[in-house]
Amino acid sequence: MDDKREQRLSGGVAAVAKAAGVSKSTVSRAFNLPDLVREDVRVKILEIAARMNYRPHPAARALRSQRTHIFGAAIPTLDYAIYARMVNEFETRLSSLGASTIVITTGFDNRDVFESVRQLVDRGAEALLLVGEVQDARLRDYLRQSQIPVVTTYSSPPDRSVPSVGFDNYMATAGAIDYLIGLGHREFAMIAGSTAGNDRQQARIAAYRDMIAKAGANGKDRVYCHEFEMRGGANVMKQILRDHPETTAVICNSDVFAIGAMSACRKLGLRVPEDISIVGCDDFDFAELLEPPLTTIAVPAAEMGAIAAQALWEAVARQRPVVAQDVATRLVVRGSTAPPGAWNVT
Amino acid sequence: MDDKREQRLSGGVAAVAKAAGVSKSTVSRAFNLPDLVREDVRVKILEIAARMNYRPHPAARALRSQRTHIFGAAIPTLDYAIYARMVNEFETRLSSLGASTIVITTGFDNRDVFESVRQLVDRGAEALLLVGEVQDARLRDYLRQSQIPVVTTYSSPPDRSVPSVGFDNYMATAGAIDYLIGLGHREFAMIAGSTAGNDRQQARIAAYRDMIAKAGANGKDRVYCHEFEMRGGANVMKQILRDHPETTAVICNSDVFAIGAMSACRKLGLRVPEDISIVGCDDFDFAELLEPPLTTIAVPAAEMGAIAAQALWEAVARQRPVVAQDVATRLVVRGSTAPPGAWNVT
DNA sequence: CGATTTCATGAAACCGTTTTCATTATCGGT
DNA sequence: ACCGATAATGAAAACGGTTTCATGAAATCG
Repeated sequence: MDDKREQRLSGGVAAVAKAAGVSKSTVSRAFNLPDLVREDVRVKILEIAARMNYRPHPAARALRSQRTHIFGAAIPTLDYAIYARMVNEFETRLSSLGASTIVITTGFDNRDVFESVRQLVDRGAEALLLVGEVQDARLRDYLRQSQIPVVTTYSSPPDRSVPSVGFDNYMATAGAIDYLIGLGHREFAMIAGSTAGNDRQQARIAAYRDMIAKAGANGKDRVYCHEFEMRGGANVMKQILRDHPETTAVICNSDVFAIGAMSACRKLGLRVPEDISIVGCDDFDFAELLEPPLTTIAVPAAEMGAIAAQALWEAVARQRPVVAQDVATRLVVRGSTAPPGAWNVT
Repeated sequence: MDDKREQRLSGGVAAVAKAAGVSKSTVSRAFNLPDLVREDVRVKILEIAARMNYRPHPAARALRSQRTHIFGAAIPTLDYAIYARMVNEFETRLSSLGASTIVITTGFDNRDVFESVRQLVDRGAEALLLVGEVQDARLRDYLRQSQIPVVTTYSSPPDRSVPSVGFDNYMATAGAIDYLIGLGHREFAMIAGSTAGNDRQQARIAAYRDMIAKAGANGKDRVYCHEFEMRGGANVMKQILRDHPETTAVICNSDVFAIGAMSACRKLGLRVPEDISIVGCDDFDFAELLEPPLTTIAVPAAEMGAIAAQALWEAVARQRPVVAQDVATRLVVRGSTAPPGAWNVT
């Protein structure tokens, strides 16, 4: 008993209050509402608190004030540069505002994020960053009724019931294909990620099929899905070249696929872009340093992280509602694309 | 007042207790110590709680139980694959154990991590993952007296007062140089990251200098520091070739530098590995798909994350002290290294 | 100069759980 | 059938702060 009281006193506000000859209230105010405390006593309190290494107990503070200063981010994986970069920016922004970020990885299938969101909220997250459209009806209901601020990223869902900071995957892919068609390509293929619970992949594949059909080009059904791995890109590329050697342009839904695909082409003695054009997606750092430099769709990962952080911050700190906001992708044309049969001119 | 009570009742344990016709204690036990509650009443409580969407308030729970289930990771940046991968694994492991991870990015200078650690602890982190040796004396004191479990990663500090799950940067680099010397190289250079508050870079540079000296080779002072960027690797490489065209082997302390360096060589018309050998560090996914495939020091990032998670978990869940444990790097020899003057034999 | 704010502070309530402690019912052993 | 051990439960304390509310002192005002 004595021990316990002793220990508590040595650590808590009470101890600081006692040492400073003031009440707990005043100590608390010295920290949280400094303007309400007379200058001299405030500095005294702060100094004593510092000397005693006093830090307010996070749970106690959170319980009473109902603020945790914790934001949550549920993303497919950190082991993928654009997500890591987005979270990096998200965390950096929030950190400079005095808040922290708790991250949870969910895999690429959005139908499983409900449990992850629950875990975030159970840890005290006050607002959430999600990736991709909310597909689980339970989750949508939960988000609506729990009133917790949310943004989704990386897509621009038609259903705007959940605010998003994303981009139009359909248009991004359509733009790239448009460019390839303009170059004269007629024989296409696509290397896509798994479509299960992944609206981004679904949108891109839809764009691919639509564009091919509209242009009367070939390859509408040459869509190869694979999980996001470089080896996968290489293997799928080999398969494409075996099944459809007539293919002259491959759209990769990730730079990770693209680098694998380029490697496979090299091994098979095909030249990029002379024999085959390859376009990636994401614009990883290494894209421009590859040989040849990769033509790719640049995705503003850091920008999305920054905007999401800002929006969620405003939502919790100033009660401002989160509004959907699209960001722009752009096709970065480098050396991995050229007109088909370009060996003639090179 | 009525409103308030109403609202609380509709959400809290009290409401569930009332609905189930039991006391708050029993509801709490049904969740946390199910064995102590008779089966039928337990299932009833759980069912009612589920129907009411009841979730225990995280802060209240944390306050009373003194467990947050939150772990902290302070890393230089997520925008760098090996750190992202380590955190990814760390988070995944902890998540499967029912715990969450809060991450904060600190930059590469370890002298600044004290504030970050403080932020993590102020958010309730029960244990910490750090990167690199703890250099700040205040931080070391703080860690010692606060009794919070910690592991450092990515280095193997001589001072074992803080447990580490890392590797010996000195030996790793020494091994790579040994290999190059064995190949017959005599003219070296190194592209390193900034040494400010970064013991890993310091150790690697020391290894470089020692090995060069011991072998009587040249280039002891050709250590070029730059922040970790691909462009940087390219620019520094150009500088090296300008200042010391006799250089035949370049040790890059990051694959990011290596890819930039290889790109620069290509632009300058130098062949890798015929004219110049390049070794990287990290073994990023893309290393083996580059042209030529990159010889590099493989760093077990995911493994460190996994071990760190396990160790910290045991520390908080089973009071087991965390013990230092080294992991192994290995030199992955691929195509970017060869004996000097290898054009003779190719 | 009295009335009225404003300022600075302390006492006590409160946040929403978990945990301790006491109590009652049940059970096995003899 | 009696007794000690065990199982199941509830009442109340505790966790460690912040916030409300009341109070006295100082400042402002007509």
